[in-house]
Amino acid sequence: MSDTTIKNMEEFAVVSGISRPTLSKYFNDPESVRQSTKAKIEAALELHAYRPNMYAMNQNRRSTRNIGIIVPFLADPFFAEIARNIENLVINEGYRPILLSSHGDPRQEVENLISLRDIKPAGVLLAPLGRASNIAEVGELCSEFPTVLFDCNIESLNHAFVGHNNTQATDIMVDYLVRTGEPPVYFEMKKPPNPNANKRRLSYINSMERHGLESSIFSVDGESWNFEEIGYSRGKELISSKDITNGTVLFTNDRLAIGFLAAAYEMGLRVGRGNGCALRVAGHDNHPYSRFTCPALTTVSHDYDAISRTSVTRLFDLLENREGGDSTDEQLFPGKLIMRDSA
Amino acid sequence: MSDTTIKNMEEFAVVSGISRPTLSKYFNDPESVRQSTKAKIEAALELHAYRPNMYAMNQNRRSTRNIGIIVPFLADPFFAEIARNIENLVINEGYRPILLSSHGDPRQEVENLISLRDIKPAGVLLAPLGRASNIAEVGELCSEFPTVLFDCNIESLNHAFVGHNNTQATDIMVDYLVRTGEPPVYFEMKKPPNPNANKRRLSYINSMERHGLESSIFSVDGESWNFEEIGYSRGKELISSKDITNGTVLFTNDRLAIGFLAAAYEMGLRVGRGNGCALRVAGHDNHPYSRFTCPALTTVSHDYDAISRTSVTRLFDLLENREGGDSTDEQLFPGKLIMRDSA
DNA sequence: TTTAAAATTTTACGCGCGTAATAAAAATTG
DNA sequence: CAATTTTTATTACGCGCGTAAAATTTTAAA
Repeated sequence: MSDTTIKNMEEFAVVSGISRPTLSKYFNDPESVRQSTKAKIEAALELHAYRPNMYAMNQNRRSTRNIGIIVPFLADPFFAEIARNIENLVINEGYRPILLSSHGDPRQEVENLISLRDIKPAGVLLAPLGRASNIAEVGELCSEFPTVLFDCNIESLNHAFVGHNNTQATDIMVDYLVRTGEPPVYFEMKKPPNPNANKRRLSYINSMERHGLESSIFSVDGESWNFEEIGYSRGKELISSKDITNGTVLFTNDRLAIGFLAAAYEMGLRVGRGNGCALRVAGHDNHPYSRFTCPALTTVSHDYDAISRTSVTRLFDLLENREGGDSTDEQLFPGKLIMRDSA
Repeated sequence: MSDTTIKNMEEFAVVSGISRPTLSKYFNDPESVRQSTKAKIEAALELHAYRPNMYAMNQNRRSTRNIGIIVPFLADPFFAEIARNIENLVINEGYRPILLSSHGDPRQEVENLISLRDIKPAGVLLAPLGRASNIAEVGELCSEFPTVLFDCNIESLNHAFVGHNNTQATDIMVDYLVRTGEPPVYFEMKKPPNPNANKRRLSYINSMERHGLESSIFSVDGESWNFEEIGYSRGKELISSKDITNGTVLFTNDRLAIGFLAAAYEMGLRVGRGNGCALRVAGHDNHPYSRFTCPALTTVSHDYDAISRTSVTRLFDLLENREGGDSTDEQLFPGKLIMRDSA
């Protein structure tokens, strides 16, 4: 690396012997120039370490190469994992991911939508908060930028969506539980922040009905995203009051189940399939920590990989106006039963 | 909101009746203009919804208002929580946080350092990977931008650092364990990715020595950030081989302990303080999930709040050349014993 | 009311790059 | 080899805003 410090493309044009417009072309797409000039530029780049000014670039480009990614709650490893996947896919497409978390707060979500506009993203991947989302604002974003919703649909918007088939996933879990032991009662939050919970409840009811069974639902209080805490404290109450002492409990998501398992352990209630176990517990999501609960949690996994991959693919279809770029289509991927020790 | 769409500050100057330079001043700092003009501007803003072009602003400003935040592993709720705290503090200072995760990968960390330069941050808050970090690159970043390291120091850089007092924290845990039961053996990874682990090991050895006790350390294999998996699988091996059957085990961090607890449960080893319990288990970090393990994990908490708050404060001290802005000072906050059921 | 101080307006230039148009050079074709 | 096509160079303008300097207006102080 030379000592002369290059401060703009003009200067780099001089030292590299390539004209500035050609350099501009190169930085926009290295393959758009002749191999020999590409080599010359890259040789000069080795010597002088110049990078174009991002702000000047994005000010003038028709489109930036930023992709906004918004998740509802990044402190949840579930979303952290998905975000990581998506980030990598976006980078591989030569774009720059901008990751924002709504921290479970609808106002923060709106803040994020606003702050996204500032970076003039080429496209947006948005996992909305759900029930609490400002639908009008989300809708505006969808019409301003190419956007793909994922994980949690806002159906009234009728917009491109990629997600988990909650109905089918709950279905196979209920089937499994009914087939292998006592039919499940259902544990959920009265006001679940995420509308997927509604689909899951309905699917539970329908599945039970199809098996000719009565459904039974515990709808517990709690509105925050502290699901473990809610599962734990409400679980303790229900165990104390003898409302839950045996049988099978299906939770609307793993995090509630994780909290409940802690409560059950503390109350001396043995969970699992073996004999000597008082009750079976099952979750939903295949949360990264569900492998390490006591006992390991039986659950239904999202097809993480397909969902993140398809979200990104569909976004780039939209960006490039490819055939796949249908902006109103909903695309669901089936869940997979993960049998572990808890049920 | 009016129908006339404002596309730049010039146009907004016309409709608001304020000159462009004054508007520029306002958007840079709303308090820097007279109250009456501020009111006029904000009234016009209600009607016309104009936001200055971020790229044009940052191209010309001496300094952007971006603060880069890099954490080693965002899928770890521990860092997700810290990041969330720091983000909020940064926003409250009127800056824009840019959050990047190194995903446990040193190459990704270097990528992040490079990509940070593109956004010309006003300052950087960096929690390095540690052992695997490219020290030269981190050092360069520190000299290029006002930077505060947190969580994990790189001592050879001798740079501003805010973190957890691993020595003291391990100390109080060892004291507690020795005082209340069998003295602990220590469980760690042979090649811990994070150098804090070394401080903790040393502190364990010293504490034991001070108590006149022999230290005993299990250094297990595994290099990744899948700590739970490592704690689980190595734990199972050590329990099978009867190397760990009773007594007290102190883990270098909660995530290893969480994995181990799953192994112990699976192997029928009862953990806790009560009678009928084979062994006690303690962790370190007060990981968000440590409350929900079976049994709940006794651990040492970081002073999350002080660490994030002080990191941000010190960064802004640096930015504004205040007295507190000593760029070579290390600042540690003591840990706090969190007694739960596991030890 | 006069005077000084503070805030705003006017004017003008620059930031670093995208990009269009035309001219020149290089590579490809037959 | 000449004719054609492709690529690069030259020139020039614009993007939206920061910011400096001088002129003007507004406010505060005396």
